[in-house]
Amino acid sequence: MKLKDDRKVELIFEAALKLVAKKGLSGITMGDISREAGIATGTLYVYFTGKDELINALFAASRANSVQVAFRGYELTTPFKLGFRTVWMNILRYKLQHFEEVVFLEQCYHSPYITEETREKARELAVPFFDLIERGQQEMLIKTADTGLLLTFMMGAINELVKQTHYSNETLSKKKIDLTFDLCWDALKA
Amino acid sequence: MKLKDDRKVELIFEAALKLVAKKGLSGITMGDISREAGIATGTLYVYFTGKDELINALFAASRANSVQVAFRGYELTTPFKLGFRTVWMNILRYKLQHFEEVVFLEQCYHSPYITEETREKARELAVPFFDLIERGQQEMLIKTADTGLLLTFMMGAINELVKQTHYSNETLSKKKIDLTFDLCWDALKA
Amino acid sequence: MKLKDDRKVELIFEAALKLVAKKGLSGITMGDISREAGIATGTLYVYFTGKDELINALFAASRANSVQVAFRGYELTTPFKLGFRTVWMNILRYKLQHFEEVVFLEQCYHSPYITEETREKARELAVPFFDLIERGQQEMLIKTADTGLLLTFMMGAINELVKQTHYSNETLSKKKIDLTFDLCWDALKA
Amino acid sequence: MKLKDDRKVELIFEAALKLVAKKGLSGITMGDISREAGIATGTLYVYFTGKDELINALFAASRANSVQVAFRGYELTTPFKLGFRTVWMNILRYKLQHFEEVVFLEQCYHSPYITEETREKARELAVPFFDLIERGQQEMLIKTADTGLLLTFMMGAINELVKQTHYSNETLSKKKIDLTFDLCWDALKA
DNA sequence: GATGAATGAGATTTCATTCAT
DNA sequence: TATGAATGAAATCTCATTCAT
Repeated sequence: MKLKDDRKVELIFEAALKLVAKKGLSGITMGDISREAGIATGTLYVYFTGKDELINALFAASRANSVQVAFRGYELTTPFKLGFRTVWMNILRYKLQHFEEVVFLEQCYHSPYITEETREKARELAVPFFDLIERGQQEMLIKTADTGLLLTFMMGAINELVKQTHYSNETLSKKKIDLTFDLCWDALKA
Repeated sequence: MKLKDDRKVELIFEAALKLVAKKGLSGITMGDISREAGIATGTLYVYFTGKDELINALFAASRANSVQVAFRGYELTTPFKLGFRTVWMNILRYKLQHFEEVVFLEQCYHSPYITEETREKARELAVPFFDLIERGQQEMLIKTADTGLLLTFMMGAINELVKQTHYSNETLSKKKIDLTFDLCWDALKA
Repeated sequence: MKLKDDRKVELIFEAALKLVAKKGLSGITMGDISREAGIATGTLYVYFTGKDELINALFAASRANSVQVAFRGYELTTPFKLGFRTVWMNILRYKLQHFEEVVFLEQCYHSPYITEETREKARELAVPFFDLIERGQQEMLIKTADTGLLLTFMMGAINELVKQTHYSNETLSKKKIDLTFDLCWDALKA
Repeated sequence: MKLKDDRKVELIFEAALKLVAKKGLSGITMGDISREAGIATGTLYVYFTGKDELINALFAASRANSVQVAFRGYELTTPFKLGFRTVWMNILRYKLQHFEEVVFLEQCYHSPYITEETREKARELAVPFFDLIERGQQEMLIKTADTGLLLTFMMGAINELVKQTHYSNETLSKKKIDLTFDLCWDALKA
């Protein structure tokens, strides 16, 4: 008996991300995805009930991935700025390596594909980031402003750096990374 | 694009922006746009040769609008920080009032609809912003880093503030605006 | 301006009926219907929201047609048996001439296409037939049994005669018609 | 059709009948049938070469069943009306108990699934019924009309009674059965 | 034999565009 | 110019059938 292949979902996700980065969320078809993934169109419907579910699942997976990686090596015991820097770098590294996810997530925010349920789940994943900023505020190292605003600002900075890097086709120098971190830190620091 | 009825082009643009903000760039149809604009589908083709041209024209118009407004009240003779603040506020105000354009532009960046020609024209419009940052650098008030990076960072900050404001459904207080400007200034200042 | 053409619905219905008679309700496609009707497939969706609605509309129209014709020439003032015979003959004539509708209606009864709403409307159309049988019962000419049963029996008889005639490829002789009417009358008469 | 597991063919037939009664012949899929039967889709192809063969086999089996039961207790030596009544009741009882078969057979008549070969075999099974009517005609108890017509009429009457009973959700009273038999007898009797 | 994932042809439906009015 | 019905290519989705296990 043939078993449902978990690897196949990976293939489908990879194919979809690649295509969205290249052609945008509009203009991506189930046919494109299956072709890119090297499987039959009908097979997509073995794993997902339709295009909507596929996109939602990919959105959820993309969000989960980036969060999971963010706190690698972060300890509550390490001094705040160092820990913050670790998380910041984790996110930057991840987004540079998974640029397609960056693009995909951005395209999704205003897409009718993403259901409110999926959005809600995405928000829940952001809790650790709120905690991080709040720790900085308690330690009087971060400005006492709306946490969501500061967070959004930090993420925006990383996103823009990633996008700019990608489009300028240059590899990011250590110096430029440090500079951008300083930019971000100068902005947030109390 | 014929100029028989300029008001009609306005109607079409407004309709398209409204729909993209609501349903994303994928998932809007010529039928949707015409219905929203209160005209017949065929009429769209009187003003634009097709969907691609419509989107590109809207993209160009949206970019032009936001640039045009940015330097209102800005003089080379006023001290830099004041002038920078004026521009910053102009942009913020415009984007808050034209949130649909913010969304639309974001969706367009990775869309196959936008031609390289349109993109190039958009880049040209950014020249005054580069000049602004460079003036700040010459006056030793802004960090000496890649101008594009600093610019992208400043724009990203505004964008995120606008998006966050919009989704949280709250009106932006003077205090929060000032705080965000400080955030941005702290980040960029030398 | 092109106007929606009422004749086109006729064309579509005719095409659908023809195909159902030939190939059954299963195995009929929107493509088949449009080809048979001599229009583009997409045009079907100008007149009906989908296959379901098309079938339901056709069902309703078919039912309505046969009822409308049944009481032609029937007057409450004519003696019952004569009036009953008139109706009986009207139905027979109509069903012979519209065999495709007979087949279509039969196929529909157990189809998931027909909604409960459509069924309910169909039942309402049967009221005049109930009245007819009840008149016969009041005049002591028709057996005092469940009206629905008698009606169903009468209709069944006609249906079978029509089907048998059609499949035997013979034209129905006056003699055979009279005989079948007698069959039916003998069955129902008190 | 392999005979490895006769019970499985039963399961498949039962599942198919149930689904056709519920959703019509159009709109049942091999997947539906296998799910309803509690087996894998592929297994269907162990017992039948395809959907067509499955439907044809079920059609043949359904016809055979109802005929087989019809003449139970019928003897040429018993007086005609009594024998006729026995057969009539056998058929009625069987159809009431196997309503799903009634629906299925009706749906099949105009289906492209049923091959001419299957139809021919079905006709052959009807021979004993023709003999029955002809015996009645020879004994001058049944009208001298086209045998096929009389037969079709009698079957139609039973079918309609069965359908009406089923849809009205009532159990058939002895009185109503007797009445319907009288209806039928009055119709056919010389 | 039994399974159910995989297939791809074909069905339904959508939608940018055309065209008769 | 303005209209919106008509078009048909292309998208989404279904499903009978195959095939590796």
